[in-house]
Amino acid sequence: MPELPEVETVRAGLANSILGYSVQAVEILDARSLKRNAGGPKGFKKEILGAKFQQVIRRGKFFWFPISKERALVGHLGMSGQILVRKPADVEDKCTRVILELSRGRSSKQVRFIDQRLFGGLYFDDLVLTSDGKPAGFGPEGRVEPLIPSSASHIARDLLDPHFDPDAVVEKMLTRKTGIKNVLLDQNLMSGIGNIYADESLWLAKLHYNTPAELLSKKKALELIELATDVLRKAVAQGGTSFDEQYKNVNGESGYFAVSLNAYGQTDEPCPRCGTPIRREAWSNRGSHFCPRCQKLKI
DNA sequence: AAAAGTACCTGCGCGC
DNA sequence: TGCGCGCAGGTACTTT
Repeated sequence: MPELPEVETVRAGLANSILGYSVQAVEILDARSLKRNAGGPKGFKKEILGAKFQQVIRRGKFFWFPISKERALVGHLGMSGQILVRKPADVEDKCTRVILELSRGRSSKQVRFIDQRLFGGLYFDDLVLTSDGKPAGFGPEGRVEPLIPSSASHIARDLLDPHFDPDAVVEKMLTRKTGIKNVLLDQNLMSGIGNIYADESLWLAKLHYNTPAELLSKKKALELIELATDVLRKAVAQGGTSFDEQYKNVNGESGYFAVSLNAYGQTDEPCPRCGTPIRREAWSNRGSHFCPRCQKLKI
């Protein structure tokens, strides 16, 4: 479920369903999903037993549960991760890697970490002070402390963060010589955007993905940030983008933003603005989708 | 600092 | 039906 809207959908789902629950048992079906845990699977088991979930916070595509003042359980979905909240008796889900058995009073639930490609994972990490001393991320269920997992401390604030500073980010964008899409995807500059929402934002801004960032005017760069923010916000409202069996919310339901996509995954479909067929070009080991007429490369 | 390339993985759908 | 190929919402690490 990987970009900000999909991760936020998961975060909100977890906030709704498992706060107040504690971990009674853990089943590790594939230890590779815990490879970022410094103490290995054994240490993970030890640390998670008895842990109580009281808040879930997200920055960009990272989310975490503070477990104490110093430690958090961190999750990242990578390219194909999912979190499903199930009842213990529910049928098993394909590609399940880790199962947490939870209880609160008499109520029992399972958190299933599912991940086809194993690029995601769960792990414990130390909480460190945010570099700006402001709340670490998004978690509206409680006061968010200025404490962030050390492994995510290099991740910039995302576009939906109340402390995101568009002017400061634009300033940095305009010093970059690389293509604008690389800049949108740079999680150290602004976080939350991935391949879908980068292509969608560039389509909205009528920019070619390889336009050198430094050639944009300040006004155009700011407009791009605003369009990207808008697209993320709308996608969150729709529960994210789902194309297939992956990318569901914690109840296993699809999001509805796919119907609003203008460029991503629309190869050979008419551009909703001008009717020219959308083109897909190989780019950076993946693809870029754009309208060859609306999004010309002007250097 | 920044940019570019590579590594990490599995499984699905497609054409033959 | 089976096989090989291309494809996939990401990040971290290395090298220049």
